[in-house]
Amino acid sequence: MDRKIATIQDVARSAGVSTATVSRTLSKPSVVAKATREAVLTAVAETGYRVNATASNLRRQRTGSVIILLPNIANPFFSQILAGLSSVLTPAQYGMLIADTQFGPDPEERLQHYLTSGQADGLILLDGTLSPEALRTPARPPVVLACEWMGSALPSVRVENQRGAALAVGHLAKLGHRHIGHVTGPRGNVLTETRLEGFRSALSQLGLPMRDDWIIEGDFSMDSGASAGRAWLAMQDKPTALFLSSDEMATGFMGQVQRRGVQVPQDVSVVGFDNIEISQHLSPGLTTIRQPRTQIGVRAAELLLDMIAEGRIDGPSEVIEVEFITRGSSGPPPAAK
Amino acid sequence: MDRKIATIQDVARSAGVSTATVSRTLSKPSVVAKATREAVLTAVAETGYRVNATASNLRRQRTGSVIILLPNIANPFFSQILAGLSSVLTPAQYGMLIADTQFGPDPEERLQHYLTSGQADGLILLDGTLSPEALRTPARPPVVLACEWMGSALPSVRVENQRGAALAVGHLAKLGHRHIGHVTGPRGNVLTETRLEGFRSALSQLGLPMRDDWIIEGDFSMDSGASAGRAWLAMQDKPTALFLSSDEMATGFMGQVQRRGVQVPQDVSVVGFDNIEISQHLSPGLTTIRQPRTQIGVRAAELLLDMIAEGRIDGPSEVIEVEFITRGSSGPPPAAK
DNA sequence: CTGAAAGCGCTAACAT
DNA sequence: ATGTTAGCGCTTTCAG
Repeated sequence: MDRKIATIQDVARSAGVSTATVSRTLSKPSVVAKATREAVLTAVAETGYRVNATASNLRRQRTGSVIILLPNIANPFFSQILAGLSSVLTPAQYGMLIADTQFGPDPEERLQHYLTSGQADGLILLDGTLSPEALRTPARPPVVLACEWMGSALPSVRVENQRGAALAVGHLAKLGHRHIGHVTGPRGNVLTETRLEGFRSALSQLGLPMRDDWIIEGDFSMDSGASAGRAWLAMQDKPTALFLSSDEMATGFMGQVQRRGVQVPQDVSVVGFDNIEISQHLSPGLTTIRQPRTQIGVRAAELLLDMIAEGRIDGPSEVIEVEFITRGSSGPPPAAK
Repeated sequence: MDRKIATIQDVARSAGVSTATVSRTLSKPSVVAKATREAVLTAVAETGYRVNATASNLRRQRTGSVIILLPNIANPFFSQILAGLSSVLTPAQYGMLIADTQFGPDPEERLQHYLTSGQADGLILLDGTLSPEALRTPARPPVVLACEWMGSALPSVRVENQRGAALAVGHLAKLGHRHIGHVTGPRGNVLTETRLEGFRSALSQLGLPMRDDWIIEGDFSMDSGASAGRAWLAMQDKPTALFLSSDEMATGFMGQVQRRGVQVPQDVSVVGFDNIEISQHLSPGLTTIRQPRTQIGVRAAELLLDMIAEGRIDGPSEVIEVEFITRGSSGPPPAAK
């Protein structure tokens, strides 16, 4: 029947009204008389009309899409945030321009580009590695940070990273550990620094030693966790417990040391951060800090849509709670030698 | 300086040419005289002009976005394909409308909706569960399947699922296993059926028994792998090896049986499918079939862009090779009792 | 090789 | 409550 896609004109003609009325019926039905409204809706149904988003966007001076800037779309951590974003953005008819800072050379330059390109109605930033300077510009489109960000006043959705780290340390201390090490994310990343800071201050508050050679730098990946495992194995004086800044690293770490015959938690206790899906399926299950990642995405998207709707470039910030989850990977330290 | 975003008019004025010339310079530089071209480019640089994609799209009767229909964006398997898609689509200035069939009620109805809505220039389908009937419509926008799909002639990018399953069985048989079980994906899913078929035919080709009670239904998730683990533990007459239709399930399976004291591969050999990141980090490492997921995404996107560019709704199909990866989770069967 | 001009389909003043 | 109308910013014939 409908060889060609119907336009608003077709509907107007078919309903015997003007295009303006059709448009109104679809956007603000309340201002249209009931009879007219029904006629229009019938015509819409008959013609199979769908508003042309492009035309609508052009007229309304918006783009209908938001840019998501993230370090690695294939990382399950981010993809789950993405799922949250998508669950809000898609129903609101916003497309997602996903920009992976991992590809292409200069991430900060690209951030600048996106900020000024007018290609999107808003930007959600998930990459905590980009430097704060990159956001100095009077942000034209609203920006929401869905990650920690050093000293920025931009609206954001973040989790209690510092408290999470403190929970991990507290848990290990209560089990009797006094020698606790830490595997960080990449230096410069805000998550890394915040969790490290939480780790540090918890240690000092508990009067526990903080040894630099027990701090191993990682990059959140499983591979780097495995490297940390090798580093730990090679240590003369080993910490009896480790807090790792991501579950991925904890997974890599456990796999590595287990393959070398080390028993978790008998020989070493392991605590991660994130509670990714696999954590409960490892053997032993991984003690960790749960971050509600989907919810982070949902809130960030909602925040951004609010800002877009109200035409503002500032907005509230929000902190989402973390939750401590005990599983088998943490236990009392090995009996003193 | 540039309080407002410059339009093509501003550039034209600044360069002393018409808007048509500016447009040409940017799209088909070769047809513009060198001097003019340079003047225009200078003006572009000065004004900081960026083409308004919305206006361009409206005029050119395209939308500038493609719909990605997938079952679960948070699944690392899909997110990696997504990464591949994004790496092609984003540079080509296409936005991704991500539609998660997991949310919302009727996935097939939504597929219909997307096909007819004219909201996108193309559609990439990653959900092998939707029924073929849903694609009967003379596809208006080009569609590319990045998954197996029963009996559809639509262009697609798929992997050698059947051969992959056969490789797994062959490997286990060569190790000496004669009692091989299988954990499937959800019934009805094409991946499930294809791999099951590969499993079946490999067994019969090798003259090995195929027992229905050794076929456990899963759904690709770690949780369902753990359930399969419980089912295996409860069996009277256990297979000595299992081929699981996804690494996620294999991970859940191994975690479950290991927590019950079972040794892999001494007590049971495990082979997965996918080679997700974690597979090499498990203890023991997981023997599996590698699928190049990023590449699937890349090729699917390229295929779709070609079809869009050429205005066709059909195109070639492509099969991407799988690769067998041996790790520690598979070994000879336990010594005969 | 370049310019003039006609819209793409829609929405939002403004007018009735 | 509804219709008229003027564009949003761009690309693309069609003339020159």
